[in-house]
This record gives sequence, structure tokens and C-alpha cells, in this order.
Amino acid sequence: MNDFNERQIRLAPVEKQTLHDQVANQVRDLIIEGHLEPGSRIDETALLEQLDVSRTPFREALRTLAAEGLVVIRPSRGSTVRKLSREDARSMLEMLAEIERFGGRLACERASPDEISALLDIHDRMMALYAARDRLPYYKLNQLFHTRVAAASQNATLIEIQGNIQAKLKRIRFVGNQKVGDWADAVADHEEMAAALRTRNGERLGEILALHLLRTWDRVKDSIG
Amino acid sequence: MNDFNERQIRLAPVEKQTLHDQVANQVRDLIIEGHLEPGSRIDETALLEQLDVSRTPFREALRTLAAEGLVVIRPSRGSTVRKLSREDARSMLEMLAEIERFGGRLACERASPDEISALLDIHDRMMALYAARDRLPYYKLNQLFHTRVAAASQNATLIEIQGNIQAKLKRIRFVGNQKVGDWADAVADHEEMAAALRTRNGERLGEILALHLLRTWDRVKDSIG
DNA sequence: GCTTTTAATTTTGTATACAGGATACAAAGT
DNA sequence: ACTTTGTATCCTGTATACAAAATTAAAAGC
Repeated sequence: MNDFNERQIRLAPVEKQTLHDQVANQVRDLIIEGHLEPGSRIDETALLEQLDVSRTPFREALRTLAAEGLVVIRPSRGSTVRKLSREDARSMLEMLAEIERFGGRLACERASPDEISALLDIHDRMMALYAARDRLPYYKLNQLFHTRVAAASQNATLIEIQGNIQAKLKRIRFVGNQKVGDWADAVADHEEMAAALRTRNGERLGEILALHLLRTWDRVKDSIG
Repeated sequence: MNDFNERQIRLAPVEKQTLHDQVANQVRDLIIEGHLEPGSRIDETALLEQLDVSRTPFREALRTLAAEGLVVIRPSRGSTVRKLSREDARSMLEMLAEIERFGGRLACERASPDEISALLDIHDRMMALYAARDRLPYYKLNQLFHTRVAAASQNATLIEIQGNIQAKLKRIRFVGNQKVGDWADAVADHEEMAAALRTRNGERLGEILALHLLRTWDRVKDSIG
């Protein structure tokens, strides 16, 4: 009688996590959150104990992170947290700017009304946080906003690449947003983005998104390398 | 007296290859060259014997390929060669078009005269191969041309992403270029690219590159699913 | 005859052991 | 004192062994 329901449940299984994946996620977080210094050596034995796994899944995780570009593995010489050179950061921001420009354009063409209002909602919350000068939650929501714009482009490849680059730049961008005046400028940009979203002006949205990121480069370029 | 030379040699060591890397490259080739059918299961034991390695480096290689998006690993259920859905292919080509558009623009701004003439040289060789209707070498050179345009953008991130997507699409694009009329169209595009390169007209070059790829989508979209 | 259970087999994920190479340190030579 | 050579230690890469899960095959029930 509830056979059918049982079956439904079986057919939609909870996606299982291997140890490898868990470790990869944990280490990725450690890197992105800045608990592992860029350029520093990754001490296998230490992390191994801390995470309480054996070497096999740990090393597989490292390979994954290396392919993602967060970790550098030099044969026989251990792995290090990838340190972005000035040139790396420049090329990533330049590329991200172009990707978000395109994403913004597509978003305005393809987003559902719901997606648009969800975006505007995030925007409003960001503005409230700015008014309260509540930096960290603002920063988190900002990341989310950019991610969601990309998501609204309906282009899975774009979404993935945007996420990848954003992850690698996460720390840098945070550093870049420290000065008060810069924050005000960023907020002004975001107001324009919201306006462009409301009118579905893709050209304009893309333009501001790109500019927004290129400005980030100008802000951080001297504190890197 | 040759102390200095000795030291030079030590400072530029030959980059060593781990077994893992070799296996990753081998399997990647197998996939790209089409010797492993997309969607098909990857039989560990079979490949293990064939490549004559143990499971550890092999599985690490699989992780790498999974992160690159060439392989899909479902926990406890083995790995398969990633099969591009129609939607995957669409989003990749759409994205690649935009990336190459940007790459083309940057190339015209930043390429050295040498790079430009190297590109035009490749172009000439392509045209000769077209005249001889020599399909396979033409195809290879075509890949190289697009890669080199990207390289001329001087943006490492762009170069990497372009290469990644190109690798994943390799088989599809080959399928798409089968009809005679299509080939002629593609050649016409390439003549225009060469012209734009000669005059360093980045806007134009980017436009044709993008169009060229979007046309590819039109050609292949019905044969994918 | 078809579905469901149970058992056997294969396959996958993880731990561990071992070997080869790299790093660090100390001793000898300049 | 500084460089070089030799040695000990540590770390990395790979093979293998074992356990858990999934797949397949066979048997039992309806």
C-alpha cells in the first residue's frame, strides 16, 4: 500500500559522500577560509591526524584540489597551497569580469521572474547590512549575489567556471574590500546592478558587473605578488 | 671554470612525471581520441592490466580526470566516461564562443608580431590542406589555431579554460565537420579571421570566432542527446 | 511465470606497508 | 669559514590487503 512511496524513496537516493569528497571539501574550506597560508607547505601527517583519515583518501583529495587549482603538487617534493602570483590574480579577475559580463547579459534574458526577485531580495538585504556596516554578512551575501546572477544565466558551464574562479579569488577579494570608501563604491555599483536587473537591461548589468570586478583588480593589485 | 654552467643545469631540473600523471594523460587521450565510448563504464581491472599500474595511481588519475570533467565518479558505483548531454554541449559551446571572442580581442591587442605571423602561417597551412581536402591534418591544425589565438591573449586563466573546454568538445566538433558544405563555410570563416588578424581588428576577430563556434552548435545540435 | 529473498561474486573504498627519493645534518676537506 | 661529501631521517609514491557495498545469480515464495 505504501509500496509506491517506498519505491519513490529508493529511486531518489541521498547522494552519498565518500571520505575522499569530505576531505576535499574540508581542505578546500581550510584554504578558502585562509586557515592554510598560501604558499605554505601542506604537512600530510599533521592534517592526516587532524582530519583522522588515512593517506589514500587524503591524497586523492589533494589531487582533486590540485586539478581545481587550489593546490600545487610537485612530484616527490610535497604539496603547497597555491599562492596566486600577481599575474594569476590579474588574469583571473580579467577573465571573471568577462564571464560575469556575459552571465549578466544572459541572466537578464533568461531568468524567471522569481529568480529576478530573489536577486533583488538579496540586494536589499545587502543594502541593509551596508547601512548597519555589518561587513562579514555583507561579504557573504555579496558572493551569493554574484553566484546567483551566474546561476540565472542558465549556462551550467558558465556557472561552474564562475564558481571555480570565485573560490580561488575569495581571499583576495576580501582583502580588497577593506577600505571604507571602496565599500561605498561597491555599494553604488550594486545599486546600479539592481536597477539593471529590474529593467532586465542585460547589456548594462553585464557592463557594471565587469567594471565592478576590474575595479577590484585596481584595488588589490598593489598588495599582491 | 664550467662551475657556472653546472649550476645552471641544476637550477633547471627536468620536470619529473609521476606514474599518476602518466596514467592520467594516457586515459585522457583514450577518452579524447574516442577509444573509450562516452557513457561507458570504466573497467578498473581491465585498464589496470592494460596500463600495468596498481590501483592507487590509477584511482588518483581518475580523480584528476573527474575534476577536469572528463569522467564521472558515482560513489560505490564506479566511474564512467562523461557523456555530454545536449544541454552540456550547448552550454559549453556558448561559453567557448564567448571565451574565444574575448581571447580574439585580447590577442589583437597583445600578440607580438611574431605570434601574429605564426598564426597566419598556421592559417596558410590550413588552407593548403583544405585545397588538398586533407581532413585530419586540417582538423588538428584547426585545433592548434584556436589554441594559439587563446595563447596570444596573454591571459593564463583564459588559456587554461579554453583548453579544458576544447578538450571536452573535441569529439563533438569533429563529428560536426563532416559535411562538405560545412567545411567550406568554416574555411570562409577562417579567411576572415586571418584578415582580422592581419589588421589587428580584435572586435572583428572575436566576432567571427564566436560566430564560428555558434555555427558549430547549429550543425551538431541535432546529433546529440 | 513473475516477483521477492537470499546467497555468491565482483567491485569499490580505505588502510597500511614498503621502497625509493629528497631533505637535513654532520663530518671532512679546502 | 665555506664548500663538499656522506649519512641518517623523513616524506612521498606505489603496491597490496582487507572490509563494505553493490551487482549478479540463484532460490524461494506468491
